[in-house]
Amino acid sequence: MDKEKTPITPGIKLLRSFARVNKTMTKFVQQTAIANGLSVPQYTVLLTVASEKKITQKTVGERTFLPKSTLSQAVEVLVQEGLLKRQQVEDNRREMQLILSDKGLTLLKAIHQQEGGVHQLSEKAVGLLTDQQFEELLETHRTIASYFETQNEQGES
Amino acid sequence: MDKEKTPITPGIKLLRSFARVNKTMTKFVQQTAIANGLSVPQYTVLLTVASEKKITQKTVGERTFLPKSTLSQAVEVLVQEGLLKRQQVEDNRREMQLILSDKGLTLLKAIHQQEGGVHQLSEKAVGLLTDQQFEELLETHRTIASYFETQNEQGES
DNA sequence: ATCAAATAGTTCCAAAATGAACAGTTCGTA
DNA sequence: TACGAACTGTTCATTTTGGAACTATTTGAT
Repeated sequence: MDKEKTPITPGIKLLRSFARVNKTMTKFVQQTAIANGLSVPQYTVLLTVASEKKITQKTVGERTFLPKSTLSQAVEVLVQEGLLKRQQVEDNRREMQLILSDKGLTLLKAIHQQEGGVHQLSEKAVGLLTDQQFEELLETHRTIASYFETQNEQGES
Repeated sequence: MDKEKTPITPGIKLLRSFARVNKTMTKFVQQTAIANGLSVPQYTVLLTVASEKKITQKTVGERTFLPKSTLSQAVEVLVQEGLLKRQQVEDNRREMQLILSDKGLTLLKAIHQQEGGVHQLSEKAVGLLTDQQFEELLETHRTIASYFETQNEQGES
């Protein structure tokens, strides 16, 4: 007894592989965020809003997969600090429109230029790959993510 | 003003791609863990110990990238619940040897067979890929992770 | 027009995660 | 052999996280 080794299956390898990349990348995301006075969710939200002129909080939620409560609080702080502007959608008083303020844009640009920040590092990381490798990576990730996502509504009675 | 869209660079695509896969996978890891009365770190530790007959806590730390404190507490609970045995290394009273107990092994086997658990799902996810795709994924991940890891000791004066 | 169900977002709070300080051990070297 | 530095693991305090209940609004069916 106590002698058996559980074999390392491909599935476990997959999990570990993602875990490794993620731990190391997350570390830098965190560093970058903190260095600029932001939490990780805050930084994530800022990045997401930046890529669209206007975007509803709902959409940000869908893109970032942040839980509603986390998202709501992150937005709140960002608004208070003047990095984001919040305005009601024209004909829908339920949804919130989020817009990057000038201050937010400035901050984000600064972050992108920081030596050793995630942004720079991840650009360089992509540079290590051939175009084909990069495309295949994204494609494979899509396959895997989609698969897991379809498993969501399973198992409810 | 407020009109500019920040372009989505390859680096950001990379980050997002990993974020998406991770959020969806993590969700299932969490579900599986909770369904079996474990926290995510606890489940992670259990899996890691299971793949070696004996392993030091230090090594588990290196493999899982869990912070020391998190690891220590996770191990503590697992030991209390009798899933893991802890014993001092022969000639080193500092390091801790961790061993999966029979009870732990039993639990882990049960988890592996659970329909809809991460284990099953990730095996199936791998099944969606060709062998070549899978190998290339792991290889690319290694490239990226190694790159980030080398960036660790940078920036200290 | 009314009312129930769905939806967007907020608030609150308990659980989880982690950094930092600490205790004990080992190692190197003088 | 003695002492400082490095190392392994624990403890404690704090922050972060995210589920659940709630409010307000919208939608849809009757």
